Formats: sequence, C-alpha cells, structure tokens
Amino acid sequence: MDARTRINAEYLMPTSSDASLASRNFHSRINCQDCAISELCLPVALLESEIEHLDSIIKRNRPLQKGEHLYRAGDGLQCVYAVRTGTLKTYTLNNEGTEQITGFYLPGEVVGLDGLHEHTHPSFAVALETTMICSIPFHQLEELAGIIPNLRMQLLKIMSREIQSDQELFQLTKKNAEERLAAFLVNLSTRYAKRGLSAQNFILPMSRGDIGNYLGLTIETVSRLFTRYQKADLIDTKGREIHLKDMKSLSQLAGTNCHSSV
Amino acid sequence: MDARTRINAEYLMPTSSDASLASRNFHSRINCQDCAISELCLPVALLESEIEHLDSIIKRNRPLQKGEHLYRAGDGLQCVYAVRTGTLKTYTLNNEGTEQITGFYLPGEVVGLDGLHEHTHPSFAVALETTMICSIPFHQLEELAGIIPNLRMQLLKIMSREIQSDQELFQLTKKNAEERLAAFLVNLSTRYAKRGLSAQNFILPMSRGDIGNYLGLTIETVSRLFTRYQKADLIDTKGREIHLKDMKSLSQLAGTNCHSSV
DNA sequence: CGGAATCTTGATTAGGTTCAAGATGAGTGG
DNA sequence: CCACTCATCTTGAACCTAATCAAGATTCCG
Repeated sequence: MDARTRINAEYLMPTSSDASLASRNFHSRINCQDCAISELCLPVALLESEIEHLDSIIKRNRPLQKGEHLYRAGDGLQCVYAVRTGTLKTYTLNNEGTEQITGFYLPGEVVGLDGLHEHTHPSFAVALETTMICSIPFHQLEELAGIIPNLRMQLLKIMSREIQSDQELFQLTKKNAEERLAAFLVNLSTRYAKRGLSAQNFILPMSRGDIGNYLGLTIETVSRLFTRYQKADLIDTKGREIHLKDMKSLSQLAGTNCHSSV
Repeated sequence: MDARTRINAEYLMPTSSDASLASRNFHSRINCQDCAISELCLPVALLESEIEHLDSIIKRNRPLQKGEHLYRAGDGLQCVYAVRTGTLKTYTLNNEGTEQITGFYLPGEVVGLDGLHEHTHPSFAVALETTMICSIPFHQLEELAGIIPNLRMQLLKIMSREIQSDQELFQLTKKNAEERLAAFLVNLSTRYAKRGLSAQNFILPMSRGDIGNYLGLTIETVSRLFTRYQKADLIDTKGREIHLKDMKSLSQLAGTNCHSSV
C-alpha cells in the first residue's frame, strides 16, 4: 500500500496520445526554480545549481483529488512531501477508530516529517481539495543534506519551525473555545498572508466538523462561535468563505504568545 | 531508588577552594563515551571515533539548581542542550504574563530544538531539581552533522521524534481531564522505563500545579483525579511519590493511539 | 429536482472551573 | 526538638462553559 504505487496505478493520462506525460514528472515544466512558493519551502537560501540538484530528486505525480490519501498510517516512509497547491489534512485514529486531525498543510509546507525516525508514517494524509504534491525521497534528501550545507540547515529549520508551531498548538489545551477558534483563524490568516494571499479574505478548505475535530470542540460549538463572532462584528462568513473584519480583536482573543515571532 | 537520590550519589558539590572546576568542563571525567544514557541521546549509532568527535564539542558546566534557568525566551540560541540528570521544564508566557508549560525533559532528551530557525529561544527552560546539562554548540553540531552521516541522521531522528510526540501531545485537546492525566502518567512511566528506571514507581519531579498547567487543567481537578484514581485502585500516591498499580487500565483510559509505536 | 451531507439553532445536562477553607509538608530559626 | 511560616495539596459547594441530544435549515452534487 505504498502511496506512490497507488498514485501511479490510479493515474489517468490527460491525453491518451501523450504518453510521455505519464513518466516521472506529471508536469515537466514544474520545477523548484520557477516555483512561486520556493521561498517557503526547501530551496530557501540555495544557489541556483543547488536548487537544480534538489529539483532533480523531486518527483511530481498527478494531483490528488479531494479525499485521496497521500499516505496512510503504517505505510513505510520513502518520501517527505511538500504541498505545491491545495490543502492536506493529517490525522490519526484513536482507540475507537475515530479520526483525530493533527494538522492542515498549505502550499510550501512539508508533511511526513513525523515518522522519519521509525521509517513509518504515524498518521494519515488526505487531500481536502485538488492538491499538487512534490515528493522528495527522504534518503536522497538526507544524502543531499550532507553535500549542501544550506539545504541541511534549511531542513533543520523546517523541522525546528514545525516543533515550535506544534508547541504553540499545544497551548490550545489552555484556552477556551472562543480563544481556540480565534487562534485558529488568526493562524490560518497569517499563513495565507505569507503565501501572498489575503489575510482578511479566504475560503476555509476544511469543514466545520474538521475545525472542531482539530480544535477539540464539537461541530455545534464551532458553529455557534462563528455566529457569535459574526454578531460581535469580528468576522463575516457565508459557508466556507470568511472575512476577518477585526483582526486586532481576533488576535487579542487568540492570546498570541508574547515571544511568538509568528 | 528515586531519580534524585541517584543524582546525589553521583554528584558532589564543588568546594569553594577548587576554582578550576568552574571552567569549561565541570566534571572532566564525564563524557559521551561513558554516559549511561547515550543510547537515548545524540551518540546513537555513532562509531567510537565519531562519539569522541561529538564529545569534544560538548560543554558541561556546573549543575543547575532547582529553579535556575538554562535559557530564557528571547535569548540568542548558541546551543542545544541534552539533559544528563535531573529534569527541566520549558514554558512560555501568555498575554497576561502567566506561565504556560510546554514540556518536561528527562535525561537523554534534547531541549532547545524549537527556535533553531530564528536563532532565538522561543521559550524558557528551568530546572525542576538539581539538573546536569550537556551544552552542544549548535553551529558546531550542524557542521559535524555534515561530516558524520550517522550524526546527521540521529539529529533528524531526534527532531522527528519531537514532532511526533508534540503531535501526540496535541491530541490531549480532544481528551477529557481523566484521560489527560492518565495519558500524562503513562507517558512519564514509559519514558522512565526507557531510562532503566521503574515504570511503576517513580517520583514526580513536578508539582500538581505544574501538571495542571501542562495539561490545561486546574490544580484542583488534578488533585481530585489523583484521589479518584486512588479510590479506583489505579494508582497509589503519597505526595509526589507515585505507584502505578494498574497500568493496563491507565493506558486504556489514556486512549493511546492505534499507530503509536511509543 | 431530490437526497445526502453539512451547518445552524435550541434545550438540557455534565464535566471542570471558581471560590473558599482546611490539611499536610518542607524549610527555618530559636 | 519544637514552633512557626509558607508553599503545596486536598476537599467541598456553587456556578458556568461546552457537550449532548434533537430538530430544522442550507448547501452540495449527481
């Protein structure tokens, strides 16, 4: 049940006449050199030639459709993955077999870094919408990190950032429902802004249920909070569209950490 | 018997007459080669000569006394630190300036890995008891990781494990008080067992207040849970001494993850 | 258009916090 | 060794937030 073989097996060529597209790279024109989000991703601080080297080990398959899995818990870990476009969610299953969402991943973010140490994915990763992925064979990445100091440093930085943001996430246990959802929205907003998108207006790629699951709240509470925020003129929502009207108050509600530089 | 007496047996306070001990290595005889917990720490899988190389960049100062800080939020990040003996807690301050505990660190565990990416510690680290630390200059470690593939891999593994355990920690948001405390105790137990200590009997290095803060519960709730567990014959406690009588039920309560290999 | 999934809103309940008061324990000095 | 203090811990009662149960409303999609 390897992710890659699944992808290849399910792969449908865009035009039956062009067989070459079925080969290693789905879009041969896509590469790190031209990628809009390389600034957020692994190639940061690399020289042109180093980026080419990195790019040469990266595989790009056809996009994942909504609901398709990138990998599953228990799968062997061959690759780590960078989101190119779209959104992933990662989750585990608890004793009762219910989903426990552990994270949402936006373009430029790297998933699969948990589980390096045991060569096995401890969680599931699934697309919330049509999502394009760069697959980076971990073994080759790790070797390359031995050769390219900047890449080694960037890999450490990405992991360090993940550790920090996971610890910030954990601070949610100390917050009430109102604060949790505010923190979630502010966090998403910040991440969209980094990607050159609007910090005020975006479309939530996940359902209310997903948000609730992630934050440890029920779907009813999330729904009620959205209406409460709306009445307080903090936000404006229609379905998954959201407009953050009062970022300052939301941030304050979120109780952003004093020493958080994010 | 307990961790603290073990430490006292190993450690003798410096006499004020011997100033030389205050220099680079407090105990010149302490090194990675002979360290009991090297198996849990950075030297895993290194050759003898590689361990010597690693050891040569590590600094060991006098022990931290209870309440002494190893670093503070905002401090520049020169080193990452491995706990040799004792216990650290890490915390941040929220808007209101109240402490938010983010983690407890036992011997062999590495702290300071958050904040690599911005060369600044995002949190505080303070000793909960007399604690000996190995300071590892990050720049040198990173360079060494370029030369020694096994060290590079071990560093990645340590960070990967931290990411995974932080994500498991985050699952506490989905648990109620009873489950949270059980998860906490089982987690501590597992970590002590890995260190060759008893999984059933140990002394909690932190106060009820610290536990509550960490888990997002009030001290009263923690206290009530301890008595409830005791009445249910799950544990036996007297102050900070704790005996886990029914590990199976506790683990079940904790709701350990299906795919968790820890 | 119709059925399913998702979302909203209301009423009730329960788990955990808050407020309050004692109890226990560790550390200090006489 | 005891008395005293301060910090930590325990227990009780009242309150409140968020979960649960329940019923509609809305949106999505074939």
